[in-house]
Amino acid sequence: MIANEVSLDGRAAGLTKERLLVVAGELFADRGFDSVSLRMITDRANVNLASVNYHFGSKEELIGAVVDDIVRPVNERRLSLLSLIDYTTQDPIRKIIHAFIDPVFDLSDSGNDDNKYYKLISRCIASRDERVSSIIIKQFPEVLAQFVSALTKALPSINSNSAHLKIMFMAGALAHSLFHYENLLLISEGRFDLNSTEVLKSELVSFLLTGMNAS
Amino acid sequence: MIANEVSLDGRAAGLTKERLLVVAGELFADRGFDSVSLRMITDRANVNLASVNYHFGSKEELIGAVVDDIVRPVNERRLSLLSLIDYTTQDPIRKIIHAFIDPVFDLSDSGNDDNKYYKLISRCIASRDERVSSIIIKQFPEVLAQFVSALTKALPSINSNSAHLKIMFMAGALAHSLFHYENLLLISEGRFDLNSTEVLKSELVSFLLTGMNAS
DNA sequence: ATGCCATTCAAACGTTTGTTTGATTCTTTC
DNA sequence: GAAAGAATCAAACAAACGTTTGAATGGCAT
Repeated sequence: MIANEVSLDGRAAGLTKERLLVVAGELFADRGFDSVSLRMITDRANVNLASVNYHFGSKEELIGAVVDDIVRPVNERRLSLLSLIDYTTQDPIRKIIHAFIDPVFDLSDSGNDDNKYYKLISRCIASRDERVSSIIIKQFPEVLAQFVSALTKALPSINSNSAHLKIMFMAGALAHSLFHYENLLLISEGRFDLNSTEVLKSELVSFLLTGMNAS
Repeated sequence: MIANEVSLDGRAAGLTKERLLVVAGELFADRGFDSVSLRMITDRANVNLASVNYHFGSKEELIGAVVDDIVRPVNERRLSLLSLIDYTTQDPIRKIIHAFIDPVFDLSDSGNDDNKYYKLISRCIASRDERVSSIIIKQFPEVLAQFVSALTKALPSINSNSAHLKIMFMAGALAHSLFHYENLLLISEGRFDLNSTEVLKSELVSFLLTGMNAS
């Protein structure tokens, strides 16, 4: 049986695996998946190198676990929020947009503006890496289909091509702005007063809201 | 003096360097910068492994050359188009949008829909890789500033934060939709009749056009 | 023809990579 | 407390990587 209690040095069994997931997520968020070696991860996590292969089997499966851990809850929450929408009430498009982006913005790193989850999820969304997209591709078609369907309910005159593309535009604007949010702050050198992502979010919503209604 | 004529085996001096740039661009577009080894490049280009370091100095400088070769002309064309805009005429915002996206769509791979330039430029736009962003970061602040300025001229009531963010949203929507255009076609399994990127482009323009006017 | 220089080439270099091994330590169970 | 299983550990593995080397090749000027 797997040990679940705290051991002598204060480390609980199962904690190593958890710690690997956390540290790997931090490093992957900052440097990408290829540039981070297992030794960087295990050193920072203070665990043995071999523990990666022991707990996950391979680096690829570790990447998969990290990606799945962040992508799956987001997509589940998206579909959950989407299912709650009442299309007879006002402004269903706004609710669709919030259903798509809120689960991402809600990935809070305890109020830290240097949010590793933002970087990681936007890296996942925008990734074309086979190891990442193989996971995304399992979930996203369903998400895409549901949002296209929702958009069609809210805008009966929209055609399928247009709906698909608009969801992609939304995903792109979301991922890109989150991903380069830090750079934007750096480039502006203070001229830019975005103290929190709240400003980003509200600007994004109003941008998308009008965009979705485009003919 | 550097040989410029055709040698016995039909290879001109300077052709090796050019061939490396072309082949590296193809592979980088498909697999990213890390996953592509110098041996993959030199094998496919039918040149010697050492020629990369001979002609470029290092892999990093090869990446830099490939990225610069595609990013620089795009940004120069953007600024060129932007400078031609007459803000007293109708629909300057549409012209701003075209100035931003047309140089990307115009990166033609001889009508091939599997356009390596699309993949490569969108990979560059969305990249957070140090080796890529170090090049992007040299050019993009100027481009961003010019487009923010243009947007302010066209929409005097817009504030700086909003303008900056809207340019980022545009860049994200452009890069993401181009990058995942193939996937979109695959996912739809024929239900989707986007025979060319023309449909994508026109949908993107109308989406951005209304988004830019968002309050 | 000869010397010069740019280029190409096969081979090897040292590092780093992900992975595996076999022993050891700790925890749980009887 | 002893056996069993789970987890950790240092060490080594083979493979792949970017890079360097020194000789060979080819074209060009004198």
